[in-house]
Amino acid sequence: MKDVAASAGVSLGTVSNVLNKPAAVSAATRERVERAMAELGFVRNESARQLRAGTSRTLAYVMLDGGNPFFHDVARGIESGAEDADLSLFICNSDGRAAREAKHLDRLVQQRVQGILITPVDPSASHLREIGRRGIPLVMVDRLGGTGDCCSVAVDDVLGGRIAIEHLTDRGHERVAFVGGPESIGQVRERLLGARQVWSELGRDAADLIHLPTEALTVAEGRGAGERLAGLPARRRPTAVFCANDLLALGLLQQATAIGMRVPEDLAIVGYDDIEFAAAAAVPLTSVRQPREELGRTAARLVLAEAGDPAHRHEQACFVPELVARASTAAVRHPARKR
Amino acid sequence: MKDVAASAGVSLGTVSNVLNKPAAVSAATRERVERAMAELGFVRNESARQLRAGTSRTLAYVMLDGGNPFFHDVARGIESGAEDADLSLFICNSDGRAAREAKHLDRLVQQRVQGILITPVDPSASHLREIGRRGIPLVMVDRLGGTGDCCSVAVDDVLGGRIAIEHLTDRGHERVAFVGGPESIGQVRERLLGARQVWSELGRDAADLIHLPTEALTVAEGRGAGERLAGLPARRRPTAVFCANDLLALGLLQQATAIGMRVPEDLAIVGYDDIEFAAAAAVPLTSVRQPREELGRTAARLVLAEAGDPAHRHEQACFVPELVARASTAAVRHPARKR
DNA sequence: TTGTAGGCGTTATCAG
DNA sequence: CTGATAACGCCTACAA
Repeated sequence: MKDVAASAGVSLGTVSNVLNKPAAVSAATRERVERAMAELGFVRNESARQLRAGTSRTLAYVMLDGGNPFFHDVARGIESGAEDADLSLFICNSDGRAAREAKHLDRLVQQRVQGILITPVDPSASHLREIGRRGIPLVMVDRLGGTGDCCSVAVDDVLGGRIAIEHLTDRGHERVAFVGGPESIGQVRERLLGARQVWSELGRDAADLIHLPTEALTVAEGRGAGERLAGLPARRRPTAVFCANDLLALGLLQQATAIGMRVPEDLAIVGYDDIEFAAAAAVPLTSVRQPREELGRTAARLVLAEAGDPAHRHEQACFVPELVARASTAAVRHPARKR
Repeated sequence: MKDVAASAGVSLGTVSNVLNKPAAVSAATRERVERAMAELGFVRNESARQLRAGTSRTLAYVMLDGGNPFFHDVARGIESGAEDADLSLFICNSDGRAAREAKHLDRLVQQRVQGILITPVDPSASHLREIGRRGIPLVMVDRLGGTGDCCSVAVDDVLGGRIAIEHLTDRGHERVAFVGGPESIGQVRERLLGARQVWSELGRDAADLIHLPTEALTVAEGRGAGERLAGLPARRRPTAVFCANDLLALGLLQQATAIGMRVPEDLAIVGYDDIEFAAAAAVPLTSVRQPREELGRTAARLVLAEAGDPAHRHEQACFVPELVARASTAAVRHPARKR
C-alpha cells in the first residue's frame, strides 16, 4: 500500500480509504490510486487485515467422514452460506478420529476463524466446550446439541426411522431387518428407535424386526451385512432391509446382486441420506432424504448470527426428513411372502 | 504473549523463545512459562505469525468437480503431504466454472498461501500464469503442463485408453464404444486417442470403435449414453463400452440394468479412475486406476520443493495407470457375439 | 540465558 | 477530502 500511495502520489491513508470506503475519496484520486494498484499488481495482504481485525474472514467445517458424499453436500451448503457473507470456508476431515479432530480444532483456533461448524466424533467431548469458552461460535451439524450449550442443526432421525419402516410395511413387508451400527452413533440409535416405534405401534412382533449390527457405516460393512442376511434360514430371512445410511445400502445391494438375489423382488432396500450415488445405483435406491445443503446453509446462518451478536441465544434447528421412493422398494406383483 | 510473560515473570522474548527455540531456555523458566500459557489459555495468533513471516502455513487445492470422489481422493493425498510439512490444506471447488476458479485464486493470493495445487478448468488460462508471476508456486494436478512453465502431475491417459481397449479385445469383444466428452477436456481426447491407437494397431475396422459423445462426465450423461446405445440396431450395437470416467460408467450400468441388459453378458463396461463407488457398484466395475492419492502426495511434494528453492526447475511427473478387472468385464461362457 | 527494539501490512483516529 | 500516526501480535536480531 505504501508503494501504491507513492506511485499514485497520495498518502497511505488515502489508499486505505479507496479500499475500504471508496465513497470518501474523490473520483479523480480514486481512479489514480486504482490505476497504480493495477500497475503494481497490488493484492491486499489478508493476514495483515486479520491481525488488525482480530478475526479472520473464514468459517471452518470439520466433517466426520470425507469418504461419505453426504458430508460434502453439507459442506456445499455451508459454503453457499459463507459466500453470501463473503467469507471463505475451510474444510477439514476428522475421519472419525478424535485426535485428528482435536488437531484440526487447534489449528482453527490459531487461525482465529470466525466460526466453526462441526459434525463431531463425540458430541460431548471436552475440546468442543473449550472452543465455546474461547468465544468462537460453534455449531454442531447433524447432531442435536442436547445440552443446549451451543447451536445445532439436525434432522429428526427418529422420524426418519419411522417413515422408512412405514414405507416398507405399506409395501407389504412383514419381516424387516435394520442394518447399522455401532450404536455409539446417535443417529444409528435414533433411526433404529423410530423403526421400532412404528413396528410396535402396528402391533407387529418385535422378533420380525431384526437388527443386523455393523461396525461402521461403510460399503464394506453393508456387504458383510448382506452375507449374514443371506446366511439366515429362508423362513427367518427378512424380505426388506432398512439401512442406517446409503453406503451400507449400496454394499448390501452389491452383495445381494452377487448372490443372485433380485432387488426388490427378493429383497427390498431402503437407504438413508439420499446421496447422489443412491439414485445412481444399478437399482435406484429408495432413501430417506436429509436436506443436506439446507442443513449446511442453516448452520452457516446460525454461526454467523452468533458471531454477530454477543447476546446470542443458542438455537437448535431440526429438519424433517422425507422418503424418496425408487425402484429398490417398488411394488412387486407377487410380494415375496411365501405364505 | 505479553500477558503470559507478565504472568510468568519473564520478558516477552523469553516467551517467544519457549515457543520457537525451547532449547535456548532453561528448563525451569520454560516450565514456568508453559504453565502460564496453560493457565491463561494462550493460543498463538496465526495471522500475526503470517504477517511476520510473509507467508501462511497453508497449501491450497482448487478442484475441478466436488461431486466427483476422484478429486477428493487426490485431495486426501495432498493433505497427507501437507501434513508431513506441518501445513494446512485449504480446499476449494471451482465446479468447472472459470469465474469461480478465478475468485478462489484471488482469495488464495490474498491469503499468501505457500503454494497452489489446481486441476484447472482451462490449463492455458491467463490467471494461472498470473499466479506464477506473483511468485506463488503452482502445480497442475491431473493435467500435463505441456508448456513446462509450471510443475505438473498427471497420469498417462493415452496409455490408460490403450489398456482399457486391450483388456476388452482380450476378452473377445469386436465392437466397442467409447463414451465420453466433451472433447475440450484433454483427458477425454487422450483416452480416446489411446483407444483408437490400439484399435488400429490390432488391424480392426475403425467403424467398429464408435464414439458416443457426452456433454459432461456425469452419471446423468452416462445414463443418456446408455439410452442411445440401446437405440442402436442390434447388428451395430457394441458388446462392450469404455467410459471416460467412472461416473459415466455408473450411469451406463444403471441404464443397462433398467432396460434389462445384463452386465457383462450383454454389455461389458470399463470405467476410468477406479473411484470407490466403481468397486461398490451392484456389478463391480472394471476400471482404469489412477494412483489418486499418490498424485496428490507428489503434487504436494513438488509445490513444497518449488517453495523452498528459488532456483527450482519445473518438473512434470507422469504416472502409469493400471487396469483393475472386476465383474463388469468378466469372461462370459457365450460371448455376446451373435455373428 | 534473558531482555529490548523494530517492523511485517492494514486499519482507525484525528488533526489539518 | 487528505495525511500522519498508533496499534494489532509475533519474531528476530542484538545487546546485556
